[in-house]
Amino acid sequence: MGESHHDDSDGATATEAAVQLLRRDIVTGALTPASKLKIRELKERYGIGASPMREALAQLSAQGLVQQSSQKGFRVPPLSAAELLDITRSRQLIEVEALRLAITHGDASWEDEIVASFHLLEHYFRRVVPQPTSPNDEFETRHARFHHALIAACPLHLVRSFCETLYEKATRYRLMMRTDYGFSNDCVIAEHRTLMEAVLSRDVDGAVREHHAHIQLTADILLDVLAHSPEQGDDRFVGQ
Amino acid sequence: MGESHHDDSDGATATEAAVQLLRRDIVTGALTPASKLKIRELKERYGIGASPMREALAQLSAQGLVQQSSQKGFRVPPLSAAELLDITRSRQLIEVEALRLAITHGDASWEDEIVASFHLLEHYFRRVVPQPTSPNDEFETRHARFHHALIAACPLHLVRSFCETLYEKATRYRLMMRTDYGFSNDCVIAEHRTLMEAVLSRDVDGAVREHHAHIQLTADILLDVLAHSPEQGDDRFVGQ
DNA sequence: TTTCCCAGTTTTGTCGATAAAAATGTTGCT
DNA sequence: AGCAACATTTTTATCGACAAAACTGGGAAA
Repeated sequence: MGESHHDDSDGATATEAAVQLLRRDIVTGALTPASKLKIRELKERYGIGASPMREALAQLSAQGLVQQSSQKGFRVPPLSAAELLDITRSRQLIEVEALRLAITHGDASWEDEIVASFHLLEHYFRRVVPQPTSPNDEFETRHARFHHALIAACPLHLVRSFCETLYEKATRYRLMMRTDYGFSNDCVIAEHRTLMEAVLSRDVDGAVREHHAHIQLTADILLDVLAHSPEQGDDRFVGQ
Repeated sequence: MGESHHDDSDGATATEAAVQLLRRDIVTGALTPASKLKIRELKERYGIGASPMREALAQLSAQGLVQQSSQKGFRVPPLSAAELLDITRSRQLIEVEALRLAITHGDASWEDEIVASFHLLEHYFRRVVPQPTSPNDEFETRHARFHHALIAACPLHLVRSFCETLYEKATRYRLMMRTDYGFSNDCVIAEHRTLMEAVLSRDVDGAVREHHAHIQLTADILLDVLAHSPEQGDDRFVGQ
């Protein structure tokens, strides 16, 4: 089961370290979805004091990555088909607009980063084929970098950061799939390549259509997985 | 000259109270834009301990209503024309989509709340005409309620909550205008009435156009005010 | 058996104190 | 004067301890 027990690895303050570790473990699923987050346990899990722990939890709860009820502490937000649908539709609405703006505003360096991150994504499969899931997940890093690069040229900072939030929430669901599926490598690359080509050729409508479809596809797969695995949450009161 | 010094008025925990009070004072401008937020001062200002104060600050900083630098504490985010433009464009992109969805999904009770909140907004001027700015600002409450009602029927929870965040950020700038302008009452009502009528008649394109223009108009006025008042921030290092 | 109430335990939320870091002010040197 | 090193004060970030609230389990009453 899950075990970490790092102590240091602090860039600066203990709170920041706690935020990073917590975020990682929640997005990854190392902390199971509907479970309770008792500060005592987290405290000894990460070797960080209670105060920075609470501060980190407060920060993440404001960001929607942790739930907080008034005098009943914190818990990992449960996964639900309803939320996944909300996330998916929101991304299809917003991220697509961000992409549109990025395409019309993007310069050469924007294109370069897209190409570079794509090749990193592509090369991941050539080297590390057999491993289905590595814990620190290099693949996720590269995938995130590619999707980040796409909308990096969107001039609206707030919209971009909202997209990042949505992407992170979607990642929680996506990582869930990893155990069940081996995620057919070639297919994934093809998907992303056509998307990239549409973007680089400044074909706005094509890129938008492609991006919309890309989000829809992964969502469909995930919804299917969700439907067949109603077991979630280890603690009582799973309901949202 | 800010003064509050409430002690209780807590719905539940001290942190929640701190969040509410801080949020109010930042949005209102009671805490001046680029100023530093020393916990000592806040602590005695609100009569709340340091720990809940830090927790509240962390929460708000995750929401973008407070800035935090690693070992240099917290401060109120500065106001800038650049950010106002970002907020405006983002609202014109997102909030308009939310409105579109609300119009196609809204039911009778949605319409009712729009009508009700509009009349409350309208009646505000009939009763409380002369006061230019009341501190707790009943007007803001009603205005917020109306704009909230418009998109309340948007089925995408995440998009809606993002709109609320944007609205709140915009409010910071809007409240700034209150001192300089007397904001011509009749004109404001007319604006909102035509918007409401377009929405209620399910004229999607008309409502969208109206809403877009509404946001643009207030932004234009505010940008003008901003240009003529470069003085902001009482503490050193105003730069963004 | 079911329900309700009451101890005991765990957990949460808050306070005060403290070390580390930053900001400030002061002195001495070129 | 201008600048640099140092001493002092302020502020931040963190820890440990404690009261209040929530949860748990066992027994008494219906």
